[in-house]
Amino acid sequence: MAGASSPDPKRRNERSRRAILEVALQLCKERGYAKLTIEAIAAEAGVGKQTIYRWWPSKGAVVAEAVLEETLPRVRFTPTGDFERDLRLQLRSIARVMREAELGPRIAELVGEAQLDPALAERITHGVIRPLRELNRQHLSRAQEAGLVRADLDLDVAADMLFGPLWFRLLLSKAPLTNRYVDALVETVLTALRPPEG
Amino acid sequence: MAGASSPDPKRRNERSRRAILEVALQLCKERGYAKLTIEAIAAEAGVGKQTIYRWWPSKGAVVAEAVLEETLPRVRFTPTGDFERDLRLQLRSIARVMREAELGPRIAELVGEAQLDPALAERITHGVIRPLRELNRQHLSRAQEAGLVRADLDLDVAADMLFGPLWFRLLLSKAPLTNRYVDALVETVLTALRPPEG
Amino acid sequence: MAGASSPDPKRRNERSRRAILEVALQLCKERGYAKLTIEAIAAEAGVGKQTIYRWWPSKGAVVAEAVLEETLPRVRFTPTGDFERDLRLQLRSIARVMREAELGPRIAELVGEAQLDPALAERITHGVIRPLRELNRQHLSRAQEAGLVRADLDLDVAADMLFGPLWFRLLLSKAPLTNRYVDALVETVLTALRPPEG
Amino acid sequence: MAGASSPDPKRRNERSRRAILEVALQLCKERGYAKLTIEAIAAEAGVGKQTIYRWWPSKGAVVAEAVLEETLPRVRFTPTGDFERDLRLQLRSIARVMREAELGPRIAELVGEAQLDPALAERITHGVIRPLRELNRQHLSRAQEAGLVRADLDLDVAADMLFGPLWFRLLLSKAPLTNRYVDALVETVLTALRPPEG
DNA sequence: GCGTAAGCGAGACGGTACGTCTTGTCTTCTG
DNA sequence: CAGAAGACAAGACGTACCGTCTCGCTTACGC
Repeated sequence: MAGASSPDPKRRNERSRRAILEVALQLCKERGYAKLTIEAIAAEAGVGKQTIYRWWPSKGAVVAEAVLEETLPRVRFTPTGDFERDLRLQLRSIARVMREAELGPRIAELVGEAQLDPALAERITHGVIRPLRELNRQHLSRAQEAGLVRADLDLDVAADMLFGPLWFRLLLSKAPLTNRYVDALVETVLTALRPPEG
Repeated sequence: MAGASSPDPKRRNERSRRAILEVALQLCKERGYAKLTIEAIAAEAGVGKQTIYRWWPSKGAVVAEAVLEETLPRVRFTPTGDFERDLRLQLRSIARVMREAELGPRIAELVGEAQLDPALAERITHGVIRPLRELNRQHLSRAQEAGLVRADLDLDVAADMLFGPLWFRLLLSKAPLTNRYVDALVETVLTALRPPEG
Repeated sequence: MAGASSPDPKRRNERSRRAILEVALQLCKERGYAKLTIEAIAAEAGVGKQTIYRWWPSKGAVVAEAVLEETLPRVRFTPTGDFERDLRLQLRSIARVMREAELGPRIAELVGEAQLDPALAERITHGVIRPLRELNRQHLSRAQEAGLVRADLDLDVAADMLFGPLWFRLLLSKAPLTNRYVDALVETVLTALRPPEG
Repeated sequence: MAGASSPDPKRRNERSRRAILEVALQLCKERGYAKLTIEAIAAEAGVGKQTIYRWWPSKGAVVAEAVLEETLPRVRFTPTGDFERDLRLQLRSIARVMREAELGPRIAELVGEAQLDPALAERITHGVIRPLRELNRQHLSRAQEAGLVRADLDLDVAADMLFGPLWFRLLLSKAPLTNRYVDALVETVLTALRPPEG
């Protein structure tokens, strides 16, 4: 009944963990996600392959952790209280990361891999998508309570209208994610959000 | 000096082509794109591996062709002339395909693979994304000329607001793409598109 | 600079030693020498791997010690003084161990491993082969002095003629080592050993 | 019922086969059997690992084939008709191979490995031991019919007395296999074989 | 209508990377 | 503070597919 008792995190070697994540990110930036191999990460990091397999279920999981560790701190922003301005700033901070030459493609590749690996999808959904959506939802919700957004608005739809276009451009149309574009997007969405009169 | 003269399409065996595409789609539905191999397609289709490599550059290209052949006819619709209704119908027809149990995941997987394979990305962009976008753009453009849409609207932004959310749900949030949702989305977007008065 | 000062035998934990040897022998009998691992011995004996590596240089050394401890007492016999009968009894006692279902294969495997591991070969040669040969040599030597064996006999050749066939059957021809066979062997060898007349 | 259809020997690449056997023997001589790996053979022979696994079940099988191919022709001899002389020559030719610096240890290692690998044991028994024994048996049998060997002699015992000592020295006592020794052995055994009067 | 050049099914080939296994060392925690 | 527990670096294992190649066989032109 016991089963494949998982390893003890307390005994984990932090040096190895850091080396693996750094090398993974480094190699991924150099040669792209598809040409990255666990063998290469292990060799370059001076680490046994088993040490990687012990702590991560897949290549995607390693890279996801590495990318998230670099990315997440950069999409956090402190709201000023000005609803419309905050919305603009939040989307801008996300777009800024997405259009970065080394990070954007990595994120796209990870989302791509996630389509082929349910476990990775879970990880990404919970690690990035949900948190950002939740943040945005609270933001909209508060604005709605304050009467800055029409009361009959479906917040899910609204949030999708804001985030969807960013991901669409990153993953599919590959069109540039300039601040100009983000501002136009936010402005147009706001047109639909604002209460009928005022 | 010339180089790897490509094969003669006239002498191509149509039976083999059909068998490959059908088996590819079949196996892809059964075990998912990631666990599909060219070896398996060849074996199952009773075809030499070389015959696949002769006509397609990659696994993704085979599946893309198979999926597009099944999908494209289903997202075509004949406009009725009623701008808002047509918009709704177009998005609905796309959402219908996306939420199909066997097709939606295949499309998501292909878009995923495309993130890791530039050639496939090209193929998909040109085979699906661009055509649909172009269709939509003409639609919006005509409506704008007819004064049904505000003159200062950025049509790129508008199109992204319509398609982005669909792809976002298919690829990232995995939230359901019901007709209800599509209608709410279209309605909200229209709010932002309609001219100031009216 | 000194080097890997070896551990102090006085502080050795006898309980661990016994557990290791017993488990090694046990597992070796169950799954065969080739599928025996040091990890398994340690785990099964409730002992740290280091404790094994501290006291034995290799898997073979552990098993050799375990097997010898069980085997050696069983091939000792007390001479009766009757030269020919003693010879027969000595070979019989060796054959008896060799044909035991659980022990014979273990001995064969150890001798096999010894071909690939010089240190183990040393150990086995000194722990088994030499002692038995020496015993036999003295036996023959005494018989020679007593005129029971022709004076011009090369005792090395004679000993090889007695032991060689046993090992040959155990290791190579795998033919059965019955008492009948041993008796025939001894009788034939004796024909060559006896002095020309009478 | 079908099962893992084995590969077609007709399509086998002889160049690869030769390269593998030569490299295997070469590396085995350089570093010894234990430190030989299939990876190294494949790399050195410029061959895919799968090509080795396709045609041989194990490292031992490769080396066995390589060694046998080199060894077998060297232990064949054409009988002169002189029974005792032929016996001597046969054993000498075997001993000559066994004491060769590069071949003897290889044979010992293979016999060692065979103790741990039943399939290899089969192969060796059938490829070497049996043929040599059979040859010898016929020889003895003919001599027996000609009255050169006592009629009541057990030929199995006699053969073991001839071969056993050679293997014993190769595998266990590691004592030298000089022609001098072989002659003494044959002479002593003959003493036991010759008919009572003569 | 006949040869010759292609496409074809089949599958062996040289490779790469996989994920697992075992070794022998090193580290940490515990009795 | 000895030893069990077990994480670690290293690297071989045997497997799965990759994309290329070489076989005969079968089309289907083009002379």
